[in-house]
Amino acid sequence: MTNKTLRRDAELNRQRLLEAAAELFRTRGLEITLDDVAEHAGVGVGTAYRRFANKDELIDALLESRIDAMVAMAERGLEDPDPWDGLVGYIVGALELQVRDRGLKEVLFAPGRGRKRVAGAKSRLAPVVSRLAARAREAGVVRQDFDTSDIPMIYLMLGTVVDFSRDAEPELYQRYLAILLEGIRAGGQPPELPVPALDIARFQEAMAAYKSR
Amino acid sequence: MTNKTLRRDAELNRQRLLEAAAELFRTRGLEITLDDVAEHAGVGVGTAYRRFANKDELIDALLESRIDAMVAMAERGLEDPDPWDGLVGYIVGALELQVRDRGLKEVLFAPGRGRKRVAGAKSRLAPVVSRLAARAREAGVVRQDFDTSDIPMIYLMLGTVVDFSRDAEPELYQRYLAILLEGIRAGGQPPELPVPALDIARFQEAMAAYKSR
DNA sequence: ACAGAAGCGGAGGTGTGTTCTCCGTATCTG
DNA sequence: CAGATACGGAGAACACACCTCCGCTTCTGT
Repeated sequence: MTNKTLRRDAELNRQRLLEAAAELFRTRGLEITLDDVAEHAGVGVGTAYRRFANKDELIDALLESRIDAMVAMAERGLEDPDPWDGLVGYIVGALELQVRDRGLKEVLFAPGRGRKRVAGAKSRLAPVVSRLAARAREAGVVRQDFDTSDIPMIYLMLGTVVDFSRDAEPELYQRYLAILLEGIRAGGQPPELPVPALDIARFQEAMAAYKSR
Repeated sequence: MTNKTLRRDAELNRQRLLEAAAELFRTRGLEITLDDVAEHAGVGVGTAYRRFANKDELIDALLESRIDAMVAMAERGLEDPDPWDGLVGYIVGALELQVRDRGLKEVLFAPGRGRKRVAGAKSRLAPVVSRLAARAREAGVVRQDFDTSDIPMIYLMLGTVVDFSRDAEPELYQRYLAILLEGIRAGGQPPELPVPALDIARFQEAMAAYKSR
């Protein structure tokens, strides 16, 4: 254990770094550099590297709790008496977390990123989501061939929509979520779509912004 | 016009370069370098740069016809007496082209890439697809709020699935296409999904391969 | 079959971007 | 106040992509 308690100023800088990293992960995703974090925190790069050997340590320290927030949402979904509402509530809630936090979205699909804590949180998430999916299937509210892994695939698809339309219309993903949910549901009539499609001009705009990262 | 006819060996090398570029675009997408193309063609880099000032010239020379193949598919869809079959036929057909050709998939969503010929082909594609969508909507076979721009968005989402599952299960995208089509259709009962979902092991495998490009 | 034109190869220069170290200087702590 | 601790940030080390240059080879027409 390297816990000799830091000097007061050093501890302050450590907090500044953590806050800066949290904000940058949220807004710019995991592709930031430790140099970026240092600048954003208002400290020198040396200080950043002295405290955190690399980005994965930061990811591990900051993203475990974000994944656990997803676990909590899934558990709340399990408590919903209606299996459909429970499933959809989780999907929508977790999606919102991911929309507000690019880093969260990215760790979920980046097996290498993070360390033990992130890995632990992920392994806590999987079984709960699985139960949520199984319960919905057994209740007959989703198609019988619906599978647990369809849930991350939905995130994968909508994550792309979010990235694509971030500037043009950040809510656009809700339109495609509704379409996907409709495709997953057992029977029933399609409800109205919650967001209008992009018109040509805004589609172009989104496309231009998309590929320039 | 710089058309003084090349020396025989130079013309041969030009063909080799074009073939190499076509294959690399197909298998690795647009992110290849002219150096890669030269190596794959078995010529020196100098030769590659002498013939093609940059990648966009190659893209322009090679991808126009691929986009026109999509235009042809859309036109064939328009000729189908059933507006739903016509629309779906196009979506499936064009998707298959994109699955077999990463470069094609990528130009469609990369406004900067290519030059006049690619831009021209794209502007030929848009109105035909638009008519296909409008016809389906007017016939009442898709939801009334279905929009032309939903089609590229479907490609965007499924393109991600294709990239994700390229090694684990290249056909997986068909599963999610079926779900999306079901979400877009007016009324009706869901047909069986064409491809089973990924099990945990293969999902992990796909994820590992995904982020390492 | 030869001379001049055309073309070739690929080592290496330039530019950009990330990661990380080093050490002279500043700041804390007891 | 002395010693320990920490700071800043220039720049080294590396990794790529892009592109040029020029000594040598190969074609072409007469």
